Amino acid sequence: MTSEKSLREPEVNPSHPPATPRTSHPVTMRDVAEGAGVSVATVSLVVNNKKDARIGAGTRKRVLETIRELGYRPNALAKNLVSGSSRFIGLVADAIATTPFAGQIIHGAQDEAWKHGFVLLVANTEGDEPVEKDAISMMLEHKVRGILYSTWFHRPTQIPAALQETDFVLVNCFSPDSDALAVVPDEVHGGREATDILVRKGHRRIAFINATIPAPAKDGRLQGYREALESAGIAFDPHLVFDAYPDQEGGYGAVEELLKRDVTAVFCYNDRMAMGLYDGLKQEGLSIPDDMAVVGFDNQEVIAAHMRPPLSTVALPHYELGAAGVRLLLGVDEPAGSPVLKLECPPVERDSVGPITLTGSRLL
Amino acid sequence: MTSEKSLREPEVNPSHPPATPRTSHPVTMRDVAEGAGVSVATVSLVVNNKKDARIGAGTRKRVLETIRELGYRPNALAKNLVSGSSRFIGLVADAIATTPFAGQIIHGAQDEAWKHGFVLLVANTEGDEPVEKDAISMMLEHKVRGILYSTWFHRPTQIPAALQETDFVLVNCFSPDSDALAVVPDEVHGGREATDILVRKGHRRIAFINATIPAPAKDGRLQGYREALESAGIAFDPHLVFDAYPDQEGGYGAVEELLKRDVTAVFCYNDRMAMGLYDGLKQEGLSIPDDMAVVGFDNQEVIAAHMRPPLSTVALPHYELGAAGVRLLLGVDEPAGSPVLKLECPPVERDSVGPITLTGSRLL
DNA sequence: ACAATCTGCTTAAACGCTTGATCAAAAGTG
DNA sequence: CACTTTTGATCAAGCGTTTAAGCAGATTGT
Repeated sequence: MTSEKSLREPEVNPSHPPATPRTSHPVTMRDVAEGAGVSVATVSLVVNNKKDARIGAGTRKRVLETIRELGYRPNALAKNLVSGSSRFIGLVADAIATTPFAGQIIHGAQDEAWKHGFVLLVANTEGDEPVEKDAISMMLEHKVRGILYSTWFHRPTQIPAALQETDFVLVNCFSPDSDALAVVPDEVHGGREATDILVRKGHRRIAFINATIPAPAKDGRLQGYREALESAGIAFDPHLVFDAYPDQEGGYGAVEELLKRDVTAVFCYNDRMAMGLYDGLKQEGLSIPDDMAVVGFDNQEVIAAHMRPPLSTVALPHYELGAAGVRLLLGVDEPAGSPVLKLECPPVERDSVGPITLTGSRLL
Repeated sequence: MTSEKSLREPEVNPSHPPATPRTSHPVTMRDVAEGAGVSVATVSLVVNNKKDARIGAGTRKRVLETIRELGYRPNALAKNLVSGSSRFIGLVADAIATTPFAGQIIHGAQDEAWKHGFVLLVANTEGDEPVEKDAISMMLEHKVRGILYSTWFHRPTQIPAALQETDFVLVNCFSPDSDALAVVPDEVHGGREATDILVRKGHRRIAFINATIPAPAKDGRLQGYREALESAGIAFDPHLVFDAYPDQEGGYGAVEELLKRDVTAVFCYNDRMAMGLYDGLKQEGLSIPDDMAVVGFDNQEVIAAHMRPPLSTVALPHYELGAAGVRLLLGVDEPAGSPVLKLECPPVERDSVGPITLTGSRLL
């Protein structure tokens, strides 16, 4: 750019007229080296701040200055080539758009990856097998450090063959017949927390509307519900547990059954169900939480906190799932005991169970 | 580091293909060349299926076979280094987790990028300036083909300086004082569509609950509302337009005002508002759509289709936003006229406006 | 004072791949 | 049969870095 520079160096490469509108000439390390009157090795040492490199203060300053002047950026591609492996972590998701959940996983993974100097390569497969295969291939070709294989709801899964070619961690899913590293929500714990919210409010007849579709969540939350009841000295009554499709319609449809049960509180399999339940209860002229306390599951953003009254629920640790997945992958966290790491589902108490009591002491 | 793997296999003899190709990491082109008894150049030509390369049928087959046997995968890093630019497209998002919307943008961008042989490099900044700067730097260092800079709600934005170093497209946002390429939803069109749904049902007194916060959507949807009324020969009545905070509470709180207006239909700024409005209306003992027809905006997944009754709304074209962004970036779509491409917001009619009439003809 | 050490920097060999330039042999020409 | 062309494959020069090894000159130690 400076007159001196243009005299010393033609700078224009006639063989490659820029086809793209506004792309500038690639400034390489060699350009910096020439500009600063040193070798590329020196520039490299300065750029990477090599600890055991012996660089004179003057030279270092001169190099740094030249870098700034020329607007040099290291070429990560070249860097990776030399080092043999990149700073990429692949994230294969089966549903990015279908649900807000995936976003949270991405977010957590991204933050954690970033923290360790890694970058996320994201592929959305929408459950399509060939797409998934291509996605994994592409990641392997880019020599990713490893792959996070995530599903949008907690479930068992098959491990795609190609995954085995690199390090990987299952996120929000697990492989029943393999000792693959995995990180999933602790459904049992979540079910207990949800139930405990109601127990703490003094409820004794607590219904559980479970999902109709089989899933770890279905079994886990039920078990958590039972454990919580047992801890509270409440006898488990199978008649207080029934199934519905886990969405608003399911929750709405469950109202009739629910009202036959003579209960004072319900724990819904998820927030969407609770949403439908609200509608049903209100239509019956019942008040939440006075006539019926309600607890959901998922802490679904945009919904739970803004229902009327705001819904008590249990949060799925999606962000943490992503972050823990990365930590597991990088070996920052060592899997203790089981290869399947279970993350807690923190309870979120809101008005749907009555005025929040800060005493919070276990009743009875 | 892969301590486990490097310990398990010292691998000192690179000249012979290992018995287990899966466990050994570095299968390079050279290995294939040696295995097939040809030069790396030949392998390269076969792998890339170079059109004008003259390769004997026998050799080609032999190479392909060796590739399969050895489980060779091309090293994209090296490939990119040679070609000078990578097959990456960067996507910088200001909110991945906060909203389901971002997921749709990612999905669209990813699908379209994939279609052209590109891969998405995703960075979530959560609106943090330094993070954003780092993210863009990282992408530039990886020599991305270009960057999609996206925001989770449609708004004007400043263009980060570093963006100018490469090709970029603004997605769901625009720069008022620059001619940067951008793709955004057509809010006016959306407002018109939303209002038209109600007009078509024969409503004449249609309220519009706008947002309190300034945004292109606020102005655009209002204008669309007015245009639709005008087309239908309905006089615009400023008293039928009022503001509320664009969430459930806002919608709920607007009911009182709304009922003073003697209207038969409402167009809500967004679905969340409509959700609150539902609660308020039901509480007043009013029926939707009989006493009041309701239309929302956003077609927010998980909500709109499952409200009671299902909410008529207008969809924000997030998926298309992402896809169009990529097309614009790659020059597949040429910007016609304005550098800001506006995408249509398709109406989604559901029961909240009364039984769906397939006649659909403009009333009067 | 002479070797040993330290300093500051350079050389050069990779890393895995692409590609224009070559080249030997086979196949067409006339 | 002496050529030109075609075919099938190799050579070798990079792409932008990193890094072990090397090498002068200055600074020690004894």
